[in-house]
Amino acid sequence: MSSDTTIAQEALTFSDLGLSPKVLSAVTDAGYTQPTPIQAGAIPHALLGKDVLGIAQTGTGKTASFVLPMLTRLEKGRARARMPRTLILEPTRELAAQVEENFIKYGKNHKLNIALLIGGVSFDEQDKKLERGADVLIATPGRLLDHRERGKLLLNGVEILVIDEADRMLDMGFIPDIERICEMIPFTRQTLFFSATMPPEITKLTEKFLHAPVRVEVSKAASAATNIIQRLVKSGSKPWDKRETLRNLMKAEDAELKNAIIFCNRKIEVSELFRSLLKYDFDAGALHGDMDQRARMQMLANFRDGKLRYLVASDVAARGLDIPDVSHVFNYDVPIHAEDYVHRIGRTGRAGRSGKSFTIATRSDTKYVDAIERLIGTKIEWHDGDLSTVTESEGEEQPRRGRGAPRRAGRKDEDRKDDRKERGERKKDRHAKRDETPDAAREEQPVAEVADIAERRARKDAIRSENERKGSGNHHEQRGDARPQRDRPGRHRQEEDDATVGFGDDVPAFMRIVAKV
DNA sequence: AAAAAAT
Repeated sequence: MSSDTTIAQEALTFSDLGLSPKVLSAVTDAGYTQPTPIQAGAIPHALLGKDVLGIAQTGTGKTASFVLPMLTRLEKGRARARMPRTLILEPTRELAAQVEENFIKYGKNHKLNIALLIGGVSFDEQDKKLERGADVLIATPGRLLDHRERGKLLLNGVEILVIDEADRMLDMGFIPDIERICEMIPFTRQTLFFSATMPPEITKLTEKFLHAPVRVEVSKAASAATNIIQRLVKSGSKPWDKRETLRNLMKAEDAELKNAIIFCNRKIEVSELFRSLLKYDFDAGALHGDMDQRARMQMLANFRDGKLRYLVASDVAARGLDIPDVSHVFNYDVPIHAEDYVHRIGRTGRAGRSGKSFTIATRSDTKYVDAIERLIGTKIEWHDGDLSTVTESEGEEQPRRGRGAPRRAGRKDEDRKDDRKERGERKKDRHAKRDETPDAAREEQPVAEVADIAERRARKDAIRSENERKGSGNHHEQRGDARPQRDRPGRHRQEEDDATVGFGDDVPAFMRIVAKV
């Protein structure tokens, strides 16, 4: 029911947008009544078959703004073998998987074939789904083109094309692929195009591939939401200093900390920090793009489900991932690009909750910190004194233990071989008890092993959840009341409140519609 | 100074 108010947007409910009863019912079941600005702006036009140019970040409810109208439009007609009816392109595998989850959630009243085409997993199942005829095809560009070249896929039946996170695709060098894909799809299609920013290359792309698009823009204040407490933390610049700083911080925050994402700038740092945290008995997982895909999925799932308290991640996890209720974000490294800072800390303080972010900064990070402060328009407070009081530890570049020269540049290949040889003996001390060995000296575990650890962990968890499913005949098991017994009683996890807050990606308060043409 | 993505 919409009552008259001065601002139309506030009065809107989902039932005002023209969505089908099936879709509305799924939305209602999910607990949502009010569309976000991007949803309110885009859905009616998308339903009419118009092209939409949505300028919005993740975190604005953008995903549902194309999923819901697509579901409504898909109710007429059916898919033919190898000819998907719709195609959604995503820059990362995790985002693609997340979009699939949205189609499953809101498409529960529909009988749709959904296919997810991403790299790192086998072709077999993907081939089968294509062969069966996909109503919804969600893909990362590389794997999509691979399937096409193998003749498993025809794109000339695509009625709706979604290009999501276009500016990020640009960063990742996907634009030529995107252009190729766009050219394979008949121009009679409808195109829904989303980008957080509009650099010239992206504008060019929209001019080429969109027809008279409706432009819906949601402004993101470059400032982070006010419900996130931000602090800078001084640290010496040596890796072991930073790790110590982080551990101290984690311990100090322990009481308030439900779960945390710890961002590093580089994959190798993710690996190293992950290993280090395991050695110090932190309940940590890792996520970066060089990890085995199954481990990636499992780590993310475990973190979402509360089976892991800490997730050490590269920027693959910075944008778009919808993990509700992350209490803390730690930046182990100051991000080099200021916008990444906003994305990273935006993983906490979701749906109006409060969140805390700590950014570890060293002397050499000053200019990046400055850039961030310029971007967000405020100074970030220091947690415990600024860098003028920091003490740099002495010592060589990388302390070592019975090993050759400092291992830094150009280590990759020859060290991988070493790693394999040494793995056996090094396994032994992985779970070594804490001792007085300086942190740095514990850090010499081979990088290649991280994927292993991740995998083993993932495998264990997969087995465990499989057993749980078999073990409990009760599939109406409530989270919270009926927790598996293996949750140690003395260490009962604080229950999450399952209340639904906001819609999907949810809209931070600092966003609003600024333009609609 | 990076990360991401087909193999």
